Amino acid sequence: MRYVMVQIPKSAPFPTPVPRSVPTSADVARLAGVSRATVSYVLNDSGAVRISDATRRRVHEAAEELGYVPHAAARSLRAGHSRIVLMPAPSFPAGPLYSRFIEELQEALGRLDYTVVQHATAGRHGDEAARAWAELRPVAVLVPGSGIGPEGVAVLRRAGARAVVTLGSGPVEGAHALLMDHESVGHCAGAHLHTRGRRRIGVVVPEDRDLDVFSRPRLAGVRRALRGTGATVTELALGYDEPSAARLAARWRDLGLDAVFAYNDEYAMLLMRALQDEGVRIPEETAVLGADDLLLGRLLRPRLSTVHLDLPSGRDLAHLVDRAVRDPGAPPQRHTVLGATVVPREST
Amino acid sequence: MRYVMVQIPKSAPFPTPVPRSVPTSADVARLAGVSRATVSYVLNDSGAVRISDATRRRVHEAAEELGYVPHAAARSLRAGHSRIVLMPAPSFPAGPLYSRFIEELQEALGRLDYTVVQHATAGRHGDEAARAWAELRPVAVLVPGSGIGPEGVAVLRRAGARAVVTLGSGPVEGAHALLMDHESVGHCAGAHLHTRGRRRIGVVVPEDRDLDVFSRPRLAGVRRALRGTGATVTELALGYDEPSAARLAARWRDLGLDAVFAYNDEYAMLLMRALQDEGVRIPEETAVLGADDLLLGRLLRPRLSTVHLDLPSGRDLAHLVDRAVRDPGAPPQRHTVLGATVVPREST
DNA sequence: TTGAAAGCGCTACCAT
DNA sequence: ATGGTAGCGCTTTCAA
Repeated sequence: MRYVMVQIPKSAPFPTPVPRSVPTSADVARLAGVSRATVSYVLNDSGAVRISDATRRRVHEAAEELGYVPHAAARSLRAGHSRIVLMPAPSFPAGPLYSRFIEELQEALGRLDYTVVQHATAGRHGDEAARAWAELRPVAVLVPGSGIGPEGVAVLRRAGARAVVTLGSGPVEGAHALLMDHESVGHCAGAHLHTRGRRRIGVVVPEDRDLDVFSRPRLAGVRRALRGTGATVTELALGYDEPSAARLAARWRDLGLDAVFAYNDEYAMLLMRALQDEGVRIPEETAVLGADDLLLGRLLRPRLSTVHLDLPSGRDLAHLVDRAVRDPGAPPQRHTVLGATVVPREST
Repeated sequence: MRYVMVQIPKSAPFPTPVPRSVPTSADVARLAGVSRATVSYVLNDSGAVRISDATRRRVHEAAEELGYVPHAAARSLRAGHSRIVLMPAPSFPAGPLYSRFIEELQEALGRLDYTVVQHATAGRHGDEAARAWAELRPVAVLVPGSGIGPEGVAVLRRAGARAVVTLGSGPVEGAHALLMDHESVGHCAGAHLHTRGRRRIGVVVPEDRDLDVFSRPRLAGVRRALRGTGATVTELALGYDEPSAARLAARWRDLGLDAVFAYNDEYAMLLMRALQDEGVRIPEETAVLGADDLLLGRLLRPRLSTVHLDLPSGRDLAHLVDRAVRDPGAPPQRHTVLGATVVPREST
């Protein structure tokens, strides 16, 4: 980290002197010459009570003058529930596709007036982490990957969470599940390569173990697609860097493969380039197939064939959460998402 | 969104019947046969008071049995302060570089025992948004881009925020600033292209106006680098899609440029491919320079030259925030980060 | 060593 | 139409 420090001129150490204490509704009441109850009624526009316009104005002015801002914690303590949706940080490095999905989801939840809290699950894991999450008394919890067990779900529900949704991992008792069907991605890929006449198929599995949640099911899916066809499936470890790709490419001819499903477009691009540098002709000698349908995949030559994933939109999931929150009695549901379709371009 | 619903068997609508109410410290006290005060002492391991081991054990057992989890809101209400670090969602589409930075930052803050709250700033903007943020009484606020003015900073400080840090935009009175010096990125790019003997230089400015915060300073930097050299600078609007790139490439020969700084690697890759499809030889006819030093830039042929950005690590910033929180009296500081260095490869 | 009680800021009853 | 007040769950004096 390189930086240059510049001292602010002494003349203005602070633009506004930091007030000793934060104004409360009592301060507003005092200034407006009314009771705290009245302040609350006015500021919350409570339909149940009628307040004269004169008083309303006085209260609003007082609030304005003091720069009053209600205290969310106090409010939700009193109310007995929060609008917090908790999302533990994913335990795997999020790709561009997943990042965008999360961003969309957050925005949509915000629009529904939820407060999204990203909780970094530093160190803790599993049901121990669930206890930390429960302290926030979230109204809903969205857990990516395999970050929670039945115990954890129970803890959260006991702490008042009206919906627990697991994202991507296998179903957990008591929780709603949004299953990402990565197995079918692999199946799709395997079937496509087989259709193209390929019989000796490599499958890239990232060395990053945190990606196992995705890569293992994809590999399994390829295996299933090819079972009984006489085609072979070879697992290929690959790190996300050029030397690793170069090493793999160097022994490519020995591997004798005629196709490879490269986990996703990024790994596919990396490997394809390494193979080309090694003189391997694509797709003639080896077909290369990615996944995620990134824009950049179209920029290589040959254009990268890919498996397009039909992720739910963030808005969809947000509404799903909202519905679950509104009807917490409903039995946990499992939604299997991820329509996978091959986008054949030039590399297969 | 395509999904298949599967009903959970009726026999187990819920693994554990949802208890009517969340256990409080009073429940624990009752079960352990002690007072609430004692429970608090035991569970917080308060050094100030000595509690007999027998009592300690009874309290712990009771807490365990009830599945007691303290209520964060109540605690921080009583304490008068929170450990919340608020981060409004960025108002611009975050690239891979920025996303990773944010993730790192969140993890580091979590490790320092802060709770990171991502607040989706749906609709609201500027000082109006600041009021919404202040409701959470965050101990620190990290605002990416130009999302806040002096008024907003004052509101947050009044609400008890001990540190307000702006990320990337110009300095705001009263707030610490982590200035991302995008102007120098442009300067660096301009200087490099000039050194390479280029004199008619195009600069890509993404059509996405949300990226103006970054793209405008970069453009200005190029202009500054080339001022007085007789070289020309041409602004080029470009959308992040292939048709847009193709349109720009189609009129390339008319533009008569011999170099282009393409905002970042992604736009550079997009444009470079379109130019090549148009028959423009790179770098002979036109040099192409990106920024961000993404791995994928190395996969094109020619390899993409780029401006490498020396971002601070998330850990660094987290510690900076922590220090500011611990010493809230200190005058706001401005840190200018982003060491920019050209990584010349084959495209320039 | 433990308990009683006050109070953080807010809202919703029940009076007036 | 407005005010008094109880109490959400927690910590922390002060007293015993």
